[in-house]
Amino acid sequence: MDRAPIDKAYDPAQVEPPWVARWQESRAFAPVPSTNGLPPYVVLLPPPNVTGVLHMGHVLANTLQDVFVRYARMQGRETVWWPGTDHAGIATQKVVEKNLRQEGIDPAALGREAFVERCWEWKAKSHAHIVQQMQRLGWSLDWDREYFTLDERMSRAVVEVFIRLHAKGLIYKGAYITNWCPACRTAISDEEVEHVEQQGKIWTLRYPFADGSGFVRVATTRPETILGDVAVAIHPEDPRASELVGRMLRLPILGREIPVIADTYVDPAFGTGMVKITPAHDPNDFHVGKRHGLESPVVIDPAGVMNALAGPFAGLDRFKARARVVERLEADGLLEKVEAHTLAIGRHDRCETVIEPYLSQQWFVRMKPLAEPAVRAAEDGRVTFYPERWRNVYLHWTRNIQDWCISRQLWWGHRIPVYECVACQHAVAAHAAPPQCEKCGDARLQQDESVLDTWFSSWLCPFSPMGWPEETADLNRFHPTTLLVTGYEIIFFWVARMIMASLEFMGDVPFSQVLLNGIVRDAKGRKLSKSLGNSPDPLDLIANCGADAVRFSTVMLSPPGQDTYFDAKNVETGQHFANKIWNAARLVLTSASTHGFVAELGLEGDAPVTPPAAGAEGLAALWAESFGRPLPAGIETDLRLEDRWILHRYTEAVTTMRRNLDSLRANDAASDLYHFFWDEYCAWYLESIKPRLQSADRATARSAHAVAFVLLSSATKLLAPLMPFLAEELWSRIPGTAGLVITSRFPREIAALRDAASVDRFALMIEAASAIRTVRSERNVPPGKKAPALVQKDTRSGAGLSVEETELLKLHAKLESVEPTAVRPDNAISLLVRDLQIYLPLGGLVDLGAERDRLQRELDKAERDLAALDGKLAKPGFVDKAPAAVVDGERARRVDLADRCDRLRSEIADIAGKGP
RNA sequence: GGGCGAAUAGCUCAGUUGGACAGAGCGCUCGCCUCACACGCGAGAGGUCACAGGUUCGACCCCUGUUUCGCCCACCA
Repeated sequence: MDRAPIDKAYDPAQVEPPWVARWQESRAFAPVPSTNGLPPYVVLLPPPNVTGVLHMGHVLANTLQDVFVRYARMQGRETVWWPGTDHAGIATQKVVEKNLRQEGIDPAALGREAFVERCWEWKAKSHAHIVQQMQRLGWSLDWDREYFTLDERMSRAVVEVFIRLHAKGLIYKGAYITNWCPACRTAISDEEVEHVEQQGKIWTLRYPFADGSGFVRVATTRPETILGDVAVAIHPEDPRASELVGRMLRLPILGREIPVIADTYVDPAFGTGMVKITPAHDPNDFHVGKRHGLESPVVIDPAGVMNALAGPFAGLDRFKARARVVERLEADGLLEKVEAHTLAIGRHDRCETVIEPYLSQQWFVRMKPLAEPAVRAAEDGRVTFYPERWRNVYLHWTRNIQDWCISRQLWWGHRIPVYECVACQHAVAAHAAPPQCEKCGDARLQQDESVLDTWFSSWLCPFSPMGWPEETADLNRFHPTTLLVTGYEIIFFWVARMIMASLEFMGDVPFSQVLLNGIVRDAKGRKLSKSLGNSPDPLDLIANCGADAVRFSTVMLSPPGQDTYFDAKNVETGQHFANKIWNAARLVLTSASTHGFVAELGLEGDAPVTPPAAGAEGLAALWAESFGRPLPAGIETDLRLEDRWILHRYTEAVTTMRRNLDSLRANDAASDLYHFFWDEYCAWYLESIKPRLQSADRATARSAHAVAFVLLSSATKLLAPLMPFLAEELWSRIPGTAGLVITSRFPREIAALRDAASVDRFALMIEAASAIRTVRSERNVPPGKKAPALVQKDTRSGAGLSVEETELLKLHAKLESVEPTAVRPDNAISLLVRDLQIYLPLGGLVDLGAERDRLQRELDKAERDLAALDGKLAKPGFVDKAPAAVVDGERARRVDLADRCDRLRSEIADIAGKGP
């Protein structure tokens, strides 16, 4: 058959892009009901934020998913990998605001409707880019099922969930202290606050008694909140308490009178043992204030600016106000001291603005009742975590869960589906605005202005895209899903909440396995971020090295659950590997077609004949598995040592690769393939058969081509989950294959290919050839020069080298000839490789004195080892207590070692006899 | 203040159940454009497995403690 000549260097830029379209056209990523009884394999893509481009963290997590998904698909399971994108409330809103300001437009002046319109425009643009990236990376997502967390379908589910939880009393509204971001001007949840330790100050202040009889001392890290103080608290068991509690103080600056109260919240040992209470601006003080029925004056406005209640400081930014308050206190003689103090400042994780604890009306979800079933699901193993330690992190959080603040003062998001009557304030949660108030009949109803936390839509992802609350076919078939792969940083935000939501609304867990991958950091260990400029655009990397290289490298270099240090240089690993595979294929394919073996092996014609013949063993079974046609007769009897060896190594590689993929260790699976293909198939096998490929002996050439060919095809299938583009390209070029490799069957272990004896003999050839190469290199024998070698029959077993072995040794060690010998020749270097005594008569290159010294050093070492081993074997504890297999192994080793010593001694004696 | 993780070659990391000699990639040194591949081939140097104890016939691996780094959680003003 005519095929385009194969380029010498693999060029992913040429090869990869067309496959994206071809896979789409053939609908290769759509689920196909399985015929083998295996359950569906469903993975939910963690929907990337629609705010920007994908970064290396996505590349890692999502490529891992793609590997498992493709592996499942290749096992004939009905497989769906469900794509979607997230509207990312705050993040998107901020980007759009920024863009508007750059255009000179004030977002606030634009108005809600127009602003949201701009968000949708941005979303459309960004979404297109992200989808392009995902497709370019070869991710096998089922695009027909794509959703967006703000689309109609999701919205129905969100509102339904809100209504149901509200009806159950699990959603409530109230005036509480929340984490407020003055820059974003919205409440956020506890999880969105990052605590960063930093050096600050602590001020000790004097609060005079109202009657002028002295003062008490309080310590604070936030002097500006003094303006909102309503009391000073002391621990009830503090000795000073009986005297102080109930007395009135005069609040500095403002002059209001405030009481001293007793509360166990105060730690008598810290600071002055007395705490100023500012209920509206401190979460603890808020609770103290509630307990004591105190007022909660708000003195800071939503933008972080002091308001009218702050008296002389009104209009000042909170930090400026702090400095001015301190100045004023000092002037009034009320500042006792200032000390350095380390404190954990809460910052908004999106913008790093210091969080202001702030009293406002917000909506909350009561989490305890939802969390309890979620705790049990992890405890009893219905959900398992990999690596396991993340289970503890999950459990700790779910067991100590706090209510979830779900309302956000933003425009971009799901509007809270609550309608309040303007006349009587009666509020209802509903899918749409009711025509009139159900209580007073007034027609003026107003929808709550806030939107819901983005996670309030994404926690439904395991079922809302499937059509819930309707009972759709997808929902029945694909929920619960199989595996979730995501970063450990969103265990609380997302993983835990999905488990809660699925248990509450579906009555089942959302997935049974959670694989947590680490964070991708740069070479210096910093998180990748746009602001640091250390986040390479995956598309740039792909342009340079190819998507497969990026995929393979990130997977191979990322152990599960551990952070990865990413360096663009790492991508070379995959790039070089791809090139290696390409060239190995070039060798095999070119040779086969040049020498006419494509036809001779029955690989012409595109249609495979039949399913593999039942009962076929070894190579025949492998052949049938790959090509769906019978192995030509006679080949199996023509197999040589290297064939039997590589077939054994191959089936071992399949076994370990499958085991690693089954246990979600994609990095190890990638490594397995890398080493099998590079170090064994290329370095030893292909090198071994090169003479046979062009041999005039048709039979030996045919068997070499057959084995090289079938392993190339099988390795291509092993490669398919990791490097789908290259695999597909090769598959299309390998005669005898049919269809797409990505929908072919992943190879299975073939026990009949195991051949321990051949493995042992071939390993000996590797050792011998390596030893000879080392000597050649040490003695500077020119690489091209062929030298003779003499091999003494093994004195113990009496075995010499077979013809096959002799050929292999000649080839790999660049030997002119390998002849048996009984005696030590003159001027030869001797090598003792296991039982083989090899002499290299290198003539003038041999310095007998040096040779004797070298052998003596080897002997010394062998004797040392022997003595150590004897010591070990002589210990009664070892022989008695160690497993028999270990003891036997050590005894066998002792025999070998003793034999080696004998041989070395006799070599040294020989040289001494012949020496100068 | 609690919890978790890491510490192995110059760098980044493997080492799954304790069983001889400690593994990879990159980097480095030497030699090679050998007719698949210089994105390559062959060879080599390089490690007190953080430290100190312990358990064991035997420890990179298990236990205890210490040190250093990182992360998470937590209402000490």
